[in-house]
Amino acid sequence: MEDKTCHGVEVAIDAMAGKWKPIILFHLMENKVMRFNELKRSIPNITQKMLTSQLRELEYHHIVHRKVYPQVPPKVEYSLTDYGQSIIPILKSMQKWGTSHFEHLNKNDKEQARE
Amino acid sequence: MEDKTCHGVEVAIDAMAGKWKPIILFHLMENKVMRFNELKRSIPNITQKMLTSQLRELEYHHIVHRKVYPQVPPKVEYSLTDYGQSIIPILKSMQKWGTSHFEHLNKNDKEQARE
DNA sequence: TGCTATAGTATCCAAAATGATACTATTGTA
DNA sequence: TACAATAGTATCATTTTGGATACTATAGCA
Repeated sequence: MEDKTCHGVEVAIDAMAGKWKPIILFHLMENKVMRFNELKRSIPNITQKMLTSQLRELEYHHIVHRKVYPQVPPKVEYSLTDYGQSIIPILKSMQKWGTSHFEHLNKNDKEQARE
Repeated sequence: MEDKTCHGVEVAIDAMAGKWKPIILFHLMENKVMRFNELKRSIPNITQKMLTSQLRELEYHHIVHRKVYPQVPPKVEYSLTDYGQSIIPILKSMQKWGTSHFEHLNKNDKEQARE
């Protein structure tokens, strides 16, 4: 009872680990619905391959929905599923902490420089 | 204004990404103070090298405090710093979401099997 | 004397994640 | 006719992570 298991944390890591997934999810959270290239343009350094593969994995986890319009040139829209919205608290806490951590690191660097 | 930047998320990923860091942090959150080998025993598959290196990185980010007792055999205690406590909301939201996501995946697997 | 325990390092290797680049099909437009 | 735009794949190369293993020092104990 004393040491709660970290199993949940491991599952979460498994579903959203990687350099890109939280970023992709953040954009979908902010913009609701985005086309493939729109996502690509909002994430400057991502390659097509990475964007595709990360979206596929998120789809597999039912976090992201993929809607294909049968037209040419292709149109594919991505969005968080209803279920996927449940991941928003993680994204928000990461965003909040990360922003303040950035300031923390900066402050510390400046203090070091002064010595 | 419309598209909030994901910079915070990137910083957070940078500080706590990896297979082990969130797990280590979770244990420190639960147990407050842990010796090196105590941590190692609570994380079954981690190697000494990974535990050491991940702790060092967390120390670098001022999230984890390392207290060395000058004695032999060595005694080193790890704990979250006051500052490091600020990361707890991320850990808790990951733990919560991960736990329910695990059930979600299970439920879905069973439904697939029934078809 | 030889063994255990602790908290590490050092070195080498394997595997996983990511990146670069070229390629696809089809429609509309200049 | 040639080119742009879309949402991809396929292939290969590189980088990053992580793992296995052997090694260290020293006190206390049998």
